[in-house]
This record gives sequence, C-alpha cells and structure tokens, in this order.
Amino acid sequence: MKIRLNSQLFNLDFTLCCGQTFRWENRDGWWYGVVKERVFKTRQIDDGLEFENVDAAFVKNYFGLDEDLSKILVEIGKDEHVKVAAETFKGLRIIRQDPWECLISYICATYKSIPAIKQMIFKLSSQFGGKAVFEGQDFHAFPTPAALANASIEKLKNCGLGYRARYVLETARKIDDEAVNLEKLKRANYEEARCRLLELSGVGLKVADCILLFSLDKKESFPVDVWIKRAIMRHYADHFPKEFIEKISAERSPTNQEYERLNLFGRQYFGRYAGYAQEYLYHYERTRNSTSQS
DNA sequence: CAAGTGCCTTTATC
DNA sequence: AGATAAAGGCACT
Repeated sequence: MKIRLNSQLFNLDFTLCCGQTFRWENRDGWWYGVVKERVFKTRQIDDGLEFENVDAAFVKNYFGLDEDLSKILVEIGKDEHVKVAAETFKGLRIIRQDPWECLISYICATYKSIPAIKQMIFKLSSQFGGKAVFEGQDFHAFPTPAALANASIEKLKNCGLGYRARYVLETARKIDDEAVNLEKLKRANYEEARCRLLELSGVGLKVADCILLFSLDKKESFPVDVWIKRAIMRHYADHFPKEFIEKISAERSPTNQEYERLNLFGRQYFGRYAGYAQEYLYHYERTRNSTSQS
C-alpha cells in the first residue's frame, strides 16, 4: 500500500532516526517496526510513503500525519535558530507511540546513550516479548505489562538495565494491577497526566515529559535533557538571569526546580507545539558536531 | 589502542 | 528543604 504526501511535510528517515523511538530497524531500504503486536515495514520514496501489513489509517495516526506541520512550524518559528533547526530536519514528525512501551523505554533511557537504550529495549523484547514472524523473519512484540511484572530482577538486569531493573519491575506491576491507566491519561490535561506519571517508579520530570510528548498526545510538553539544556544556554541564555545560566552550566543535570524553570520557558516561549520545537532543537544540537550516532 | 568521559536522570540519603 | 551521592555499562574519543 502507498499514500501520497508532501515530502516537505514528512520525512520518514528523520522521524525514525531522531531518537524519539528505539525499535525501528533498516533492512534493504525498508524500515521494520513492531507496534503493539503488529510487525510492519515502510519506506518513503519522494512523495510516496509505502507500507505493508498495516492499513493507511494506522500509518497516518502513528506518524502523526493528521497534524498540520506547516501550521506547527509557523507557531514554533519564534526565532532564527529554531527555524534553522526545523529547516534542517524538515519533515521530522513526532510519532504516536504506544504509551506502555514508551513508558518503559524512557525509564530505561535515563543516563544512557541511544545505542545502549536500543540494545536494552531489544533484549527486553526478545526475552519477554511474544514472537511474531513476518516475511519469514523473527520479530518480537514489546513485552506486556504482565510479562515484565512477573519477570525477576536478575533477568531484567541481564538485559542491561542495571539499577533500572527495579524501577521497571515496580512500574510494570502498577500498570499490570491497573493502578494507573495510561490510555486514560491521553484524555487528561498535561499537568494532570504529568502528576500521575510522576507517581511511577523511575519516572522523574524529564521521563514524564517524554512520555507525555511521544505517546500521550501532549505536544506542549518540553522535555529538558542535557542537549536541550545546552541549546538553551547557547541560544536562549538572554531569557534568563545570568546567575541562573552560570549555575546550570556548572552542574551535570538540573535540579527539579531548575528543570521546571527551563521547561516552563520552553512551553511559554514556543507555545502549544513546544514539543516539536524541542525535537528540532534536540536533534540539531546533537548532530551539530558529530557525524556518527544513529 | 587504552583509558577516560559522557550518556535524552532518578532516587536515596544526608 | 536542599544539596549530594550512587547507580550499569556501552560507545565514542
């Protein structure tokens, strides 16, 4: 199957390589992914987006193709710097990930590099996820809440989680017990959903903001990681007192109070699509000097 | 090539 | 309350 779209307004490679999602694999020019229980493949050639084993409605929803990107770019285009970043990665969109997979992925992602995160998630899936065969090849679904809730700390640690194993186990149990319903959080507002996520083990402000942005449809969310902190110090320092910038540049990661200040700046300055600005700035800052890292 | 540094931070403990 | 330390291990330099 194939849908036509404006390649200026969607770029599959940027979307899958920018670090928002960890489980897509490129083989022979096709991207293979597993979403919930389903394996599908997709590729983009100019204005055509091809896909197999999934329907067009799903693809449009998953890649956020229903959102008016040109309108978003106008809204977040507050200055030359973000405009250049958005222009550089034209067509990068924020995916609507499965909230459960997103939650566990970002708990695992704390204080890890992207290749390491991919490895953890891959190992978790092959150990605890259901097998799915597609085109004669083995894929694995992301483990269900029950599968991780019943896993042992040791086996989780074997997947490279380290001290995160306990957080994953505790959070998986809460989700499995339905103490928190992730789907319901899609309908809650940003503040409310954020509070609920923060009750989960291993979820701090940054992780919560990532889950809100990438899986709960809160495009106003503005996760602040080391790269965004650097981008703000480099390009938006004049929006803060000098002492504040000096203070955060000395530290390795911001305190909750400092985080909230940076986060609030992002949301107020860029507006309701601050999350899009965040992704462009993040990816631009990360690729600024380096040639490697997928 | 080896060793050091950094990583899409959170939690526990002072 | 607010700062500080501890917590894998992989990948890049």
